[in-house]
Amino acid sequence: MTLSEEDYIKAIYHLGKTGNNSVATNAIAEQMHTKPSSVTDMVKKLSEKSLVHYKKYQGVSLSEKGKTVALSIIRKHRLWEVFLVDKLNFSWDEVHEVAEQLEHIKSDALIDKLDAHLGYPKVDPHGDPIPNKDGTFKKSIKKLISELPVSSEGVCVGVNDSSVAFLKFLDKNKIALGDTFKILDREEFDGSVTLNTRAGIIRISEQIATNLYIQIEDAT
Amino acid sequence: MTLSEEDYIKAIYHLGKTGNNSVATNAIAEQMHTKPSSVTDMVKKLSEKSLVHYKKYQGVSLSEKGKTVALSIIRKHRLWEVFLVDKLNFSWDEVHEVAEQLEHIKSDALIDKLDAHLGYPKVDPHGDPIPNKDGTFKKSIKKLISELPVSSEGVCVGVNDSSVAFLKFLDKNKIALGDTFKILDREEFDGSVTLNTRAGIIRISEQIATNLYIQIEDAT
DNA sequence: AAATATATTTAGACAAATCTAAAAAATTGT
DNA sequence: ACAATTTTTTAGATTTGTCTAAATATATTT
Repeated sequence: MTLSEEDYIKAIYHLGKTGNNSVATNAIAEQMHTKPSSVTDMVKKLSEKSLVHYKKYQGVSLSEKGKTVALSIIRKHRLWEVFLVDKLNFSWDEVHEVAEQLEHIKSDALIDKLDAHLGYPKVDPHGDPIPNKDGTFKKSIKKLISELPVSSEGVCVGVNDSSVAFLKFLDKNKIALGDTFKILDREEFDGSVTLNTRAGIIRISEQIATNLYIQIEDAT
Repeated sequence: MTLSEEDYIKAIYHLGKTGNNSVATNAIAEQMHTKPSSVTDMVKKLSEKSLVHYKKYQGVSLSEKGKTVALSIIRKHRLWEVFLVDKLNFSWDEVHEVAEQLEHIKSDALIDKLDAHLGYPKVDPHGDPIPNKDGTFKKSIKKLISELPVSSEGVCVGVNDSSVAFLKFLDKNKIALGDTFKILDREEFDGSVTLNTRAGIIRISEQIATNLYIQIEDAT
């Protein structure tokens, strides 16, 4: 597999919501910052290799083989992210670009040993689940605060909006990755939420609640 | 810099004995497993980028800029080798191939943090020195046993011949990477050497002595 | 020093991955 | 339903890194 092929497989996986839905040519082009015509070319190639199902004008979806490849790349990406944060002290928002490169390193032994070295983590620093070697994994055990019922509890693992303004807001309100939150109350009227945080009890607007992910205990 | 360019720079560095000598087209082709004509093409490209000095039919040598690039790649390669051996428990003879891939990862922050994580090592698992960030390093603090005078002492850090037969010989004689040796005596007659090893006092033939590297105390 | 051998370069071709511009199919609006 | 719009594909060109075959320069032999 070439680097480029791997990137396309990964894009199709993510756009197709964990690899199940069919994906449009234009959507892939946008995600990959290329032109639709380039996507058509590559998709034909992937189809010949039986990595995707493809019929002209009908969109693309991953084959079982393609899904396996995608999960293996995602596994590598997320394990490397854990390494970068846990071992090298990168912060959660700095690791993506480097992990994009590291995920293409080819060595099964390397990934096995890295996994062991990290203590077989189940989630990456953003709260996204790490697929097992065999491609199985728990789906989406991270949720937006706005999606969760009152009395839910979990660790803050990520943001939707990574603008400077938003990150400053978090800083000011002493909200940081790794903090444990409990949802104490939600106002019907405006969707604002009361949280128990490290810094005490705070209230956040619905807009904030739709931008903060927490990883909840279990979602088997 | 592309991956391929980096590989050529590295090859020219190694063939030119730490980047100082001029290197023949054919030598590069052999090292890189390509054809001489491909080398000519690439060398022209590197010359346009001022990474090498090149005149037709006169061989290639690295420019200062090229040497800097080469040292940066070698630094990355050797730091990753230390990581693989010290942290992931690879053995010294398994790491080269993976390090060949990892050395191309582009991120200064990554290498700085990796260096710190490893405790700023000075040599890789084969006893080869790790260049500093600024490109300075101690040259060749590893030597063949056959090159060293009687009473030299050091840690065994590598082999020249990695054939199965040789490795089995080492195993049988309880010689392993990391062992400390002292050269007790050398026979003028046949060049054989008497060593004090972990397992006691042993004698090795000149042939063995020309295939075993030890890292000596200091060679500033 | 001429003949032979070797090393290097040039010329032209190819595969991979991309692009632009134009054509064709699918979708949408009225 | 059919015209307009959007999406997708095709056709042909470009760049990078490689190759083969032929030409040219350098080195070696006698």
